[in-house]
Amino acid sequence: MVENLVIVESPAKAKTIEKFLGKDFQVKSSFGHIRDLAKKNLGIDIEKDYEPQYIVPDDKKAIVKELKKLAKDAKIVWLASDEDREGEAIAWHLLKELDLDIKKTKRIVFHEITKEAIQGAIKTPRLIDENLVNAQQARRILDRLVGFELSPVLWKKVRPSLSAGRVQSVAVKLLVEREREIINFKSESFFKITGLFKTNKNEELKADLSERIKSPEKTLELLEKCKKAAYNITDVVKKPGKKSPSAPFTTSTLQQEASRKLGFSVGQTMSVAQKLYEAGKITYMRTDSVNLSTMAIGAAKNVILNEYGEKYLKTRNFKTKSKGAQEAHEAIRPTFIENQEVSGTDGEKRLYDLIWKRTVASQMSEAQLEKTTISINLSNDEHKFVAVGEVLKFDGFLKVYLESTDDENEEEVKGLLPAVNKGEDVEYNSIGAVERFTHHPARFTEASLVKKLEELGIGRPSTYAPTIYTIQNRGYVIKEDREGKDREYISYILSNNEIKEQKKKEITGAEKKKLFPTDIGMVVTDFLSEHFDEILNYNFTASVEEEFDEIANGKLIWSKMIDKFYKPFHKTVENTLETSSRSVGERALGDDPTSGKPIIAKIGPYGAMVQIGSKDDEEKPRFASLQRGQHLETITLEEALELFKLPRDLGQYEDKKVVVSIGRFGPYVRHDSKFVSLPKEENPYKIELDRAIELIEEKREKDRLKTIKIFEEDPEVQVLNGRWGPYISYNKNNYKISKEIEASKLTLEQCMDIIKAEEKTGKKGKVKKTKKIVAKKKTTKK
DNA sequence: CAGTGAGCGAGCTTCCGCTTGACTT
Repeated sequence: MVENLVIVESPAKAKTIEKFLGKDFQVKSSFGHIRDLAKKNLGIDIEKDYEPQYIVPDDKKAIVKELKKLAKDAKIVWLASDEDREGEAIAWHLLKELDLDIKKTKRIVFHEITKEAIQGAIKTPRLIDENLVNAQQARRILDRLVGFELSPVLWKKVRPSLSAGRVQSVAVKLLVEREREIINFKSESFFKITGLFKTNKNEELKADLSERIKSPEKTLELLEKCKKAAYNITDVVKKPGKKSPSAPFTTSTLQQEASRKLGFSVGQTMSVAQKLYEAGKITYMRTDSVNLSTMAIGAAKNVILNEYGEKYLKTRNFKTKSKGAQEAHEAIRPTFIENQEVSGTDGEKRLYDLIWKRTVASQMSEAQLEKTTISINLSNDEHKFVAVGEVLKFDGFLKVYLESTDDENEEEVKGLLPAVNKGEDVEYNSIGAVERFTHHPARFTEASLVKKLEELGIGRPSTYAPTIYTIQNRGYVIKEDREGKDREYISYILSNNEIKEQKKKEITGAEKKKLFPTDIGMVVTDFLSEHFDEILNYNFTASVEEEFDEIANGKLIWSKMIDKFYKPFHKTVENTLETSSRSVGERALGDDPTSGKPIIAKIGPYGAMVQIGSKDDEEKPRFASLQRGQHLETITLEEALELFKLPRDLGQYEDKKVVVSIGRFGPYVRHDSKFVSLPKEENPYKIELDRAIELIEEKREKDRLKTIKIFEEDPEVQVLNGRWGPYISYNKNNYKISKEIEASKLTLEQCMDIIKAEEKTGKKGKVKKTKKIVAKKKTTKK
C-alpha cells in the first residue's frame, strides 16, 4: 500500500512526476474531466436554480472505479490538476465523485514539471477554491444552455442534425462575413512602374516609382516624359534597424507556423505534438502561455553559448498578450533543449525542429539591419523613383529561425544596393510599367482562423482543432483548393527611347487549402444573426468571461449570472420557434423567359437548388440541383436556366430512349431503366448519343465481369467483384469475404454461413457506429 | 459497390473543455 496518491490530468505527466516523488507517492491520472452534465433534459434543473446533474460518462467509469479504490487505501490524496478554471473543477469533481474525506485531501498546483517545483507544491497545499469551481460550472452550464437550446431551433427551422454554439457559430460567422467581403470586393487596377538605372560605375540600380498610377493614359504620359528626362540622385539615407525574435510557441502559434512552414492542418499538428509529448520530447502542447521555466532558459543559454557564442545570447521573459489566457502550463518547448534533433517519423522530426528553433531563437539577440533608401528625381516631373535596400549587419536570432507571415503578396527580397553618392547622375536602362490589381482580403486557412479566434478570446487551446473539425463536419465549411482564373493585363516597356506595349496573361485567385463557407453555413449564420444577435456577437464570449471572473473573485453568484442570461435567451428561443418561418436562404433570380414564372434559388432537402414556379401552382414546379462550384449567394439567372436544360433526350438505342440528367450522385445516362454514371470529363449538357452508347456498353461489360457467381437455388445470393475485392450480396446487404477464401469456389451453404456469422458480430459491435448511416439510408431510400 | 430525388411514417440529432486511445474506410 502506498501512503500518498497524487492525481494529475495527463498520464504522461503522471509518469514524469512519479519519478520525482519517490516510493511513498503513487501518481495517477484522471484523463481530464471525470464527470459531465447528463445529456438527458439538458442535464440542468432550471426550476431548482439551474442545479447541474452530473454523471460519469461510460468511458470514464473504469478510471473512476480505479481511483476510488486507490483513494480509499491512501492516507493522503493530493489533487494536482492544472491551476486554472477547468483544473480546479476537475479537482472538485474528484473530491465529490471519489467521495474523498476532506481531512485527508489536499489541493496542490505547480507551473513547471521539475523536482523543485513539485516538492515545493507538496509543502504548500491549499483548499479547493469553490469560487473558481463555480466560475467553471457557470461556463459549462452556459455553453450547454446555448448549445442545447439553439441547435433544436435549427433542426426545426433549417435542417435536422445541425448545431450551434458559443464558439462554433462565431467561427462560421467569421468565414461567412469574410466571404461576403470577398464577393463584394471590386478590384481596381493601377500601374506599378519600375526603373532599372545605370550608375556611373556601370552598376545596376532598381527603383520603384513612389506612387501608383491609375490610368494607362497617365502612365504613358509619364513614360514619354521619362524618355527625355535626366535622372539625379537627390538623397541617400541610411538607417539602422532591428528585428526581435518571437515568443516561444503556444498551441495557437504552433498551429499557425506548422501550417505555413510544414503545410500541416491544425489537427495534424496536434496529433504529431501529442506523440512528441507522450515520448517525453516536448512539454505540454495545449497551452496559452509563452512563459519558459528558469530551468529551460538556463538550458537554452548553454546551447546558445556552446553553439553560437556570447554575442548571440540575450535571454528574456515573454508576456502573454492573448485575451483570457489562463497560463496553467509553460510554453511549448523541447523537454531537453540540448537535443537539437529527435528520432521518430518525418513529421515528428520536422515539428520538433520547428519547436527547437523557435525556443532557442527566443533567447537570442536581435538581428541588426541597415536600411538604405535612395531617391532618384526626374528633371521634368514631380514623381520620383525610390530604391530600398536592407542589409543584415548582424544576424542574431535569424541564424536559427525566422517566423513566416500569412501575407500572400510575395514581397520582393530587398537586398544590397550599389554604393552611390548624393548628387550623382544616373541613366535609365529600361523603365517598365505593369498593370497590377488590388487584392481582396485573404480567405482564412485553418490556422489563420485559429489565430483570429484566439484574438477574440473565443475557444481554448484544447478546442481549436476540434472546433475547426466540427464546423467542417457539420457541413458549414469546406476546406478546398480552387482554381484561379485567367486575367489579362497590360505592360509597357521603355527602352532605347521606344515604348512597347504588351498584353499579357496571368492566373489569379487560385486558393489552396482555404476554408470556404457552404450555402448551409451562410443560411445558418444569417438565421442565427437575425434571431440571436447577442450570441453571434464577437464580444459575447469576452463579456461572459468578465462575469466568470467576477464569480471566481466571489463578487457574483453563478446562478444569478446564468439566470440573467437565460431568462431573456429562453424567451427568444420560444419566440423564434413560434413566429419565424423556415429559413432556406431563398433568393429570387428573375423570371423564366419561356413560362414567365419566377425562378428562385434555395436550400432543398438535398442541398442547394433552383426552382421554377411554386408548390401552389397548378403545374408542379421544376427543380435542379446546383453544380459544384455554384453557390446560392452568387448564382445568376442565366446559370439557373442552363441547369434546367436537363434532362436531355439524346435519342434511341435498341429501341429505347437514352436520357441524360443529373441525380444526387452526379450526372448520369439512363437507358432501359438502367443508370450509368458519367465520368468527370464528360459534360451532361454537351454529351451526344454516340458517346452515351459507348458508356452504356462499357457499363454492361463491367457488370459482366462483376458477377463471379449466382446460385440458381437462390438468385438473391450473389458473389460479386467489387472495388475492395469479392463480396457477397444478399437481400440488398453486402458481406465481405475473408482473404483466405477463394470466392469462385464458394457454395451456397458457405455463403449463408458467412452471412449469418457477420450478422451476429455486426449487430453487437456495429450498431452504435453505423446508427447514423443506417438512419440516413432509411430516409433517403423512401 | 450501389444508389439517381425534391417534406405524412419513428426517432434521432446538439454544446464546450479537460484528457487519451480504439476503431475502420
